[in-house]
Amino acid sequence: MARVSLKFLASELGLAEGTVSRALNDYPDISEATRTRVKALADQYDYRANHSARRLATGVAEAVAYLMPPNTGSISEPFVAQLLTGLGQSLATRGWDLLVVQSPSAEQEGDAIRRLASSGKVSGVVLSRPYKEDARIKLLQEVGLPFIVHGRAQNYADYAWYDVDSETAFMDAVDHLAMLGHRRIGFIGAPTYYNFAQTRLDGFRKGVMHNGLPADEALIEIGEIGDSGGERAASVLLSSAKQPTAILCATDTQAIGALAAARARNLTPGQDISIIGYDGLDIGRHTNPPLTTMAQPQAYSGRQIGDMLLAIIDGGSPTDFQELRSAELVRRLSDGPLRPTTLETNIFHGGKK
Amino acid sequence: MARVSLKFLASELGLAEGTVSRALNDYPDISEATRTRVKALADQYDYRANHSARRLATGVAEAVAYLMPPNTGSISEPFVAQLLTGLGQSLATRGWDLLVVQSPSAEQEGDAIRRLASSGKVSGVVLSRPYKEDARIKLLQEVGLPFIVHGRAQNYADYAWYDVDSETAFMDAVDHLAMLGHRRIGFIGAPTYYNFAQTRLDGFRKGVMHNGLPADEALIEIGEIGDSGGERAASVLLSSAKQPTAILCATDTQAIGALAAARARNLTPGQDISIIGYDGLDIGRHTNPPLTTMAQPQAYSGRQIGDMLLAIIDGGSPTDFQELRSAELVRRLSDGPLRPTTLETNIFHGGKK
DNA sequence: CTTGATTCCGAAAGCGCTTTCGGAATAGCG
DNA sequence: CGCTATTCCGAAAGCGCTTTCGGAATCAAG
Repeated sequence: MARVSLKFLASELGLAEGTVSRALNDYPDISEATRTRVKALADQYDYRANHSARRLATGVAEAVAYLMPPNTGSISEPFVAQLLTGLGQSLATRGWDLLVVQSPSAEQEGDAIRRLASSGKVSGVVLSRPYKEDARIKLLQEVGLPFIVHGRAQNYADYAWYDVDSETAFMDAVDHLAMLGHRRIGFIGAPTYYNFAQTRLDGFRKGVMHNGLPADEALIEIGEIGDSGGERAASVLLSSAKQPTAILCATDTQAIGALAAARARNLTPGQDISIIGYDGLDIGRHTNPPLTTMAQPQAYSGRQIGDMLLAIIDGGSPTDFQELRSAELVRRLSDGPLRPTTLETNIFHGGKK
Repeated sequence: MARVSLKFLASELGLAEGTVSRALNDYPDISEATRTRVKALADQYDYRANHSARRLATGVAEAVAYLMPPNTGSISEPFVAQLLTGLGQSLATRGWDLLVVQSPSAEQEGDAIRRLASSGKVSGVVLSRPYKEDARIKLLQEVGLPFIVHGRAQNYADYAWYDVDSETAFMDAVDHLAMLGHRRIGFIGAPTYYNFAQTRLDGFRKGVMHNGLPADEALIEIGEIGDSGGERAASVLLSSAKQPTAILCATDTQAIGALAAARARNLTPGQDISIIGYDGLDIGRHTNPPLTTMAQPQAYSGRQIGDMLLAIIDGGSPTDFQELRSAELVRRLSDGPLRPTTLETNIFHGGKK
């Protein structure tokens, strides 16, 4: 692992360091002849500029940080790997690095951001899963570090973001269920300090109103993200007297928990009760029954977010980079038309036997 | 975002740059008085040493890379986020950075490693999910970059690794099934260029032999990692004339696919057929039925791997850092005793009606 | 053959930090 | 009070690269 330096190449070639550097970086004041000569030797020695030196000299970090959502340890985030892969691909087009940074706790995220900014380690940041009121966004704006948000906060006018329109998706899902005859539609949400959770709840409510359905707060239950949270929330909804005939879940993992809760009550999802998730997780194909879900274009996002961030770092105006994608309903087998008998049974006996 | 420099602090304090630097880094030749004075001002200005400059001067990268397994984009890797979180925690104890690097294809991983080594970007690497014969390991040894492998290759004598003893786990699982009366035990494996796949298959075979069960290659089916691969493999096993009464799967996601395949054939897992997975995924609690699985101590691994790598970077001998954890069987409801009737039915009709 | 414009490269400064070295100031000792 | 041993800090070199600037060599034109 002989770490080759510019100086070495220069002496080997009988050139000055500066000349070699400019040759390697395609400066126009270097003759074609020496340029190729230099590059050949660099290749041969597998030369790679020391990044720290280069960064120090140029002042550009050539790296971007992904702020890992706090408290990720316990939950296995299905999307993180995919997002990182996409980001990495985007950055690779320039040879930039991808840093993963996290803070020990949500409270200390501000410090982590401040540290990032003042150390000059990165030229940009991607922030995931914002809160409704997100201090991190304000902070990033203050310190002047280019950034893009994966998702949106409540106020999303003056920064760059990439999001999926889950509000519309949930409205559509309510439409869909209403069309199937459902009138008592339940909603399992996530903690509403997450803005995505609020958005989906809003979409649900609008859908309910739009379809002229009874807006009953008892049909709304908030649970933790994840299958256990979904199961608990579904249990609450299903054991209430005014049991819903369909349930919309804020995430697929919650929906999987809800499926389990339904089966535990001898309700067959797709027949006795409709359950729809959101995310489009592959694993939903093999749940029992296969999960109807609103699928978002995941594969695409990381790459796109990276490209957008790079454009901003290059001087683009953040507000020019706000992209809203839409989700689409993927019907599998966990939803179905309202069955009158089910409804009646539910009403009179609080659940199917 | 006034980026404060050493020079600025020095002039502000009426000291030399070098003195300020040594004060900040707790050199013993600085009086307590000026040390506190310096640190106070540094605090006040939220001073953070420019990382590139520091790295250049010291020659240590203060960063570690995680080599993202190739082809991760399509699959949602449930473990990556958790591993990264643990790694990050470990690195945070020193203020080091975590880089995520990937190569466009498996073939180009060598280049990626070489680039890492010659650019001096990182002082160490963690490699995941090794192949049986893993050229990356040899390469890392050649270039002299400290590293640790999450998992083991076939030959695992001369480098550092952290692994879970899945061979024993699968032997135990066969024992368990044999004790329940099963004799025709199937195995759904992953592609055996992954060493973990080979290991689990080996464990299965040893278990079969150890229990004096018929070693029938037709009971072994290799599928892709993931639920769809598991479903396909299970379909093959279940439609063969010599249908197994129990199936061991190399991963939980495969097992989830296998559960679906069984249900599709009107076999009730846990009763008509036993299905056991490996990984201990949370979501297995809410499959139908809840999945019996061999759980590995996930939460612990990232942190531990990071600590081990740091110790090696500090000069520890890689072979002193080889840690084998064990998995434990978590019984849920997808396994059960052999039911003679089922067996007969299977034999005569190739499946329960 | 002289002159002015080009082409190409060397020299040197500087990015912000660390670290060695030497020396001034102070302390300890006889 | 003089001398050596300590304590503490300043000065300067250097990490490996980029980039500006100026000058030597080459060219074309007069």
